[in-house]
Amino acid sequence: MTRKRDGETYWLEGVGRAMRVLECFADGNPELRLTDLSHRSGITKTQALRIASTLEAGGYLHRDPETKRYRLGITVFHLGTAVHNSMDLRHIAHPYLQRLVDATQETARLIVPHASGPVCIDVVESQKGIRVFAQLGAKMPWNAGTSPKLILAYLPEEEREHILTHRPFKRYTKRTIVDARELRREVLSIRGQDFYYCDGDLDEDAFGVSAPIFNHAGSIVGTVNVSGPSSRRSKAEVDQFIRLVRAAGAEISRELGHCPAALATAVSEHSDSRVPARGP
Amino acid sequence: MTRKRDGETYWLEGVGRAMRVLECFADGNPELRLTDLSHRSGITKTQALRIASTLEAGGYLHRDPETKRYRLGITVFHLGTAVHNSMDLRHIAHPYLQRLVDATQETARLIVPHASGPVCIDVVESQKGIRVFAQLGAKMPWNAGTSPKLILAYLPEEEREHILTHRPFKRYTKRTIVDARELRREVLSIRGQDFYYCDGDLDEDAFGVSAPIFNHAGSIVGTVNVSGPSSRRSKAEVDQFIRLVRAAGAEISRELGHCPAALATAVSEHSDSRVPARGP
DNA sequence: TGATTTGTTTCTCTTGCCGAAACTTGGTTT
DNA sequence: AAACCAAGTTTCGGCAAGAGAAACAAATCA
Repeated sequence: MTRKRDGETYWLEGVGRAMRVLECFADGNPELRLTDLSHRSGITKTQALRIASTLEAGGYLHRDPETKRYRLGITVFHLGTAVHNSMDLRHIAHPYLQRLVDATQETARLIVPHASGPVCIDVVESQKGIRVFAQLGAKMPWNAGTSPKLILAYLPEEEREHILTHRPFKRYTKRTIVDARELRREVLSIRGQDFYYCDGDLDEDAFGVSAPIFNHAGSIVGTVNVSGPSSRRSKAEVDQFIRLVRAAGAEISRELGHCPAALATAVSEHSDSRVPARGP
Repeated sequence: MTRKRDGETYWLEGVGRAMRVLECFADGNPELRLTDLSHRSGITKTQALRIASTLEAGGYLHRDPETKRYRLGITVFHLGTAVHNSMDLRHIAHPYLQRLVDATQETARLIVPHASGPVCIDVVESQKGIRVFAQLGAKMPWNAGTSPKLILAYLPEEEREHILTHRPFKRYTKRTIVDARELRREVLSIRGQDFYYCDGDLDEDAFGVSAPIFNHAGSIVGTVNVSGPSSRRSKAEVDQFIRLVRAAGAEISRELGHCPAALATAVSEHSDSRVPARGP
């Protein structure tokens, strides 16, 4: 009988496997052999072949007839752009990103929470020669960077704990927090703040400022972020960035129907609440 | 026993169904209800729910808890950008598109063949106020526009016939070819040419010029296209466009390892060949 | 040439899946 | 507020779609 995964939602094993195969390509592997697919997805070679063949027939994968290697197919690209065009948040936020770049001359990003790590869904790049490398569609770790930690701060208790306990954390720089307990402490201390500033924890020479974006229900749906090379970071500039990014976050949230007062409410709904550090 | 679809490749029904569900969102439907998914994909509601739930758990779909409507999820976006970044053809062709736009002041596109219609995988837009609407990732019909017909011309006999016979063709303007026989005639007359010019068959007020892109093996892998509003079309301009687009197509092909002489060969390998209308 | 790795097929067993129909929920009509 | 309708969800038993071990084939290496 068709079962439910941990009694919550329906889960079809076959479809799940197909998704696992596709995701083999997610972390920077443009080309993979059948054996790689099998290894990475933990699926038997036999079955990996059948899944890959099916996906290929649907245009989700492309196999080079010569080398026998697989790549993601045009259909995935096509669907990807379809998402891109249908994202409300992106439409609303884009002009704000543009304005942030105009005002700061640094790169601005829009980042949304996602099960396996926050994903960057929009970028407006700085025009300066030295700038942070911001890749559209890139997935971030949970333990480094301003946006991931800010998102963690506002995620519901349960989800946050799930992430904090179920992950091994990677070190990126000497300032990266890799200990789950320390990360929890840091993250909880952010709650209630409408911005977060951090320097050199994901990239040795970069700093960033993020502000949360809330929807009408007061849940966090993303963050706006501005980041740049540490070399251009002066006290005055950072203060200005914080002011601008906070404002952008608040504005975007407002456009999404978020009532500012709900921030305090959203926080206090949870157990270990603290009064917001700053009002609006 | 696991069967093969028409004896050719493996085909897993479950995976196929999941793909069908995802593709419901392909043609401009950002939001769909369970019932819509069921109807559009021809899958029972029961099963559509189970597939959609599974896809949702994997981040391939997102369901608004309020409205119960589905949207494509972040994972699809993430994978989409991964394809985008790994496309060799795109990397090679992009600078040529840019140069075409600089020289012509009109919009340039890179289009690749795909089972259910050519897809635009790169665009450099004209900066003029009046310009063609070119959507990245958009799928085109087979019977209208310069690129689709040019691709048809160079596709292997079998594939071309499959497309020509298995489709009902839609009319876009009064000049659109909707009759399969007429389309075959037109398309065969293009074979051997290294460009194709057309005016007002997809969009009443737009014209376009496309040139084929061949790979090292002499198969068509895409087209370069420049298109603009008919109002700006003068004889001299069209001639210039043709010259530029032809050159770009040839150059990109060369970078892909295509040996120009192979063009004549590729054509004459097939039955009803004709000598190329123009040499290089 | 033999050894090793990668890709493909075969075959058998069964578990994951399928669909009809019943049930629930929320909104609209009378 | 009862009756209605449409959308979503759950249940259930039967069975065929699919899983995997192992044999086979085809490259690649040494």
